[in-house]
Amino acid sequence: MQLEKVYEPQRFEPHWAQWWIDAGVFRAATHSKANGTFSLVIPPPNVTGSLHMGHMLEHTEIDVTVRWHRMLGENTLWLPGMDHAGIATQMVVERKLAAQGIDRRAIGREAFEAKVWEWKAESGDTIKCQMIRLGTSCDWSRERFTLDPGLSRAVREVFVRLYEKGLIYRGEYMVNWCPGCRTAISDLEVSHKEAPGNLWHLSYPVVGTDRFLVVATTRPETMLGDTAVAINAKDERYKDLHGRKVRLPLTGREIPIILDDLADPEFGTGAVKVTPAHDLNDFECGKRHGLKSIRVIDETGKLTAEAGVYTGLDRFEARKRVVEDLEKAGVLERVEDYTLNLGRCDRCNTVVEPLVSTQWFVKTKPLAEKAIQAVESGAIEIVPENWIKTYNEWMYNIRDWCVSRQLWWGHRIPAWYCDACGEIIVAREEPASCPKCDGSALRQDTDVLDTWFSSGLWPFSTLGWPDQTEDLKTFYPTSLLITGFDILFFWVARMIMLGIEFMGEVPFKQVYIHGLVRDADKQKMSKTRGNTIDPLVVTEQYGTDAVRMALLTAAAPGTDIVFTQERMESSRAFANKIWNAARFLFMNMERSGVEPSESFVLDSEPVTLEDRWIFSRLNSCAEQVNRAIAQHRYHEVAQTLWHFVWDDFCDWYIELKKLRFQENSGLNSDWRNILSAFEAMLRLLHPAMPFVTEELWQQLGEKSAGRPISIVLAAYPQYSVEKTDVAAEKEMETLQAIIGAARNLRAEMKVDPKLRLTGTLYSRGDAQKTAAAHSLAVQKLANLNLDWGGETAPADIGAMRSTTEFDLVLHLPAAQPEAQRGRLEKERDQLEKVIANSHRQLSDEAFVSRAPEKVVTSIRQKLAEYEAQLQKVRASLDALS
RNA sequence: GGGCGCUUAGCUCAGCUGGUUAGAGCGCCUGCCUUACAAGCAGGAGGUCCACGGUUCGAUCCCGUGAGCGCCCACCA
Repeated sequence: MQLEKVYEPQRFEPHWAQWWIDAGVFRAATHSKANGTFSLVIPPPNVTGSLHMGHMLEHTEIDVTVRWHRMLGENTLWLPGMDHAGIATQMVVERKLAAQGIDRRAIGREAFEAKVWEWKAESGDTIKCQMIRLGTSCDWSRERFTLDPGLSRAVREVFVRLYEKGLIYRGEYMVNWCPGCRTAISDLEVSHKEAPGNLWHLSYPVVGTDRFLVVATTRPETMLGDTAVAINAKDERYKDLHGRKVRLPLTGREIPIILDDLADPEFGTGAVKVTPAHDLNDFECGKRHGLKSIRVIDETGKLTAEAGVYTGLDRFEARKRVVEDLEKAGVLERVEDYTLNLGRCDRCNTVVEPLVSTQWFVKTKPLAEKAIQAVESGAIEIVPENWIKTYNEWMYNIRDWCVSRQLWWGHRIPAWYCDACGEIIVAREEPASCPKCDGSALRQDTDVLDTWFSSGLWPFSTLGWPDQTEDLKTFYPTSLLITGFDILFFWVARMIMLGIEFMGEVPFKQVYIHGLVRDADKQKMSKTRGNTIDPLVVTEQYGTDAVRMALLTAAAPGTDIVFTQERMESSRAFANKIWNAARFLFMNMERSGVEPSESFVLDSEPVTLEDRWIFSRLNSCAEQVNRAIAQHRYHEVAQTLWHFVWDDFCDWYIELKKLRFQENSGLNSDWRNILSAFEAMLRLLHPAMPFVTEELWQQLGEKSAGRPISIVLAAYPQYSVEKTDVAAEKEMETLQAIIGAARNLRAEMKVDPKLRLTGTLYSRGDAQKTAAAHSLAVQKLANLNLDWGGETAPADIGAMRSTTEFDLVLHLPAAQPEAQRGRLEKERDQLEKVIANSHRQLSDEAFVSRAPEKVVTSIRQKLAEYEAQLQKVRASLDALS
């Protein structure tokens, strides 16, 4: 049993990922809550998971919020994203098609799918989609390019039920239309950004007078579709224009002047043009006044036949032309610079066009009320809780959700239209004939649903709903959802609304919201910026465990995660450290003929100080880690583990054990304890670093009776009071302090590390006893032989370091007064500072009388210690001069 | 226009309910190729905790104001 000298995670990570899946540990783990271990955590192959890395996935765009921590709750289930894989696939396919010069929009749904399959057959290519292996919906190996049938069924079921309850309706409404994608998109998919623009002031002649009414607009081309001009009824300036009409320039149409609050007397000229077909406010105003709606821009962003001479022009070209013509006509009063908030499509960055069209909507108000209640009542706990405010803000101001999309890929809307009588049929299965007129010419709606509609069903659709399956009973509601704040509304809010609606119960009890992973310059990762990180590349480079650990250490709640190379490098060093600790153990086992399967005992009896100490430390490490996990303080988990592994286990415990091996190549008791501590450490580390811990854990011992087949299934270390060994920790602290003092002095005095020194230890407590008991440790770790003095060292003795417990004096081959003086003066200054500070506090009447006694006495105690130390330092300084 | 957050060592950040000589990683300096690990070991330097005011016996922490930075939401022409 030997490990390669070079740590190469790539050699065992894929193996373990595959093994876990093949062995079905995935399912087993899900159901093993009975023994109190965990519910589910398998890091998907090659995905670093652990935190929200959706932004980093160039290949797949799958949300891989993978749960790495497993012992969180009794009912924790976490599977990766579902039909996002489908959308991602579509995008990848589109990209590849585009490279072949094929525009999917030009060819229609059926032709598109056919093309995809033809292309796939030709290229023999596979789409990289890590989630496939875990049984999600998008699977290229299936015979058709289809969505998961179970999910499709759930989607249809939900749609039909909402429709029957009147919570889904089909209507004409103003939607955000993306002329680039040629589909409607939801409000959330529009991102607003400020952009420089103009405000054009146009003067419309008032019919039957010689007056003009000046309106201001940021989009002059829409004036072609104006059907009114609004003024405020209270606006004194326009009192005399009530009931009149204006003649619309360029078209010559006469349109009414209406009274509406849309017109704000404070803004601009107080008069506003009304274009019901191309602006939401105008649309609503139009409805109030029964105005006609004239569409002058079509789905492709070109001007319609209604636009007269401008027909067929692109909307931006049309704007130029309209402005020119308005100027020629002398109605362009003036132009001013104006910053406008331009909405663009999240996906393709095209300027969104508000367009009236017929779409399917979900009435969200009734759903939102229950969702608000769920958080308010504490049925769902959001962590950190400041997100509740954001959540409520959105829920209270929620608007109906446009769920139909004019895309090719997705769940098709289960609605059919009868050609004969126009009836709309919403049904679970394709109807044979129209229930109203019995006609058989039925067409299914070609629109598909918003991807978040099906994603919103995730907590129950994945569990077999609408069937009452065992899984559904066991895992609904789940205990925890971990996600990034960027999809709080998109996904979390909708899961809550739909979950409550269809299950009558919240979908999860806790939502932990973490920050976004940002690049080294703190920029949000996005494809348009080109600063995304491909997890497949970085995990290949540093190892999955290292990347996970790097993310964890950076994941303080409420803050974003900066993803830097340095952090990954140091995490890789950490993984390497663990690897080498194991290597050391295995080499020595070989040397001393220890068989792992024999010596591997779980609850061994500690014999030596270092064993008692490491077990005690391990115990408090388990306590801290478990607590930090419960509080979602993941960076603290990482930090605690790091400190334990590196400082306690490697730098002290192993160093001390080396001495045992030098003495006697290790007694059985040594081996039992080392291996026990190491094994427990691996289990503690496993959620953070699953691969390296599994690899080492497997190598550590043969499958013996009662031992699980995988570390994933082994119990997570827990704290217990009786495992705390205060005496051992105290003694070890003293030993560390003595060695530390000696090392410090040696370095300070520039003593050759190879030179064995002698020293004298003066002790006021157990320091001499401790040093005597562990003289070999002092000798080897500090290269020092000690003899014993009294309680306090005389002042005039050379190099000395003191604590409250002891004075350590080193006998140097040559006096080095200068080095000593510098050191002592510095120490003196420091002490004088803190002493002055303490004095100031203690002489303050108010402080002494009002501060808690505990605080006052502790300061008194410290002051005494400082003063004692200062005295020694001063005496030594005097002795020097 | 509303809302949220940040400002601590050269860099990236911790610091959970106010009291420690304010911490970590990286970087830097000094010395070590000590057969687990140079992706390492030992030691060290480095901070007016953004500014000003307030509350308090006591403020990096709580409150207010200001400065700088970032994010989210919003249909004002």
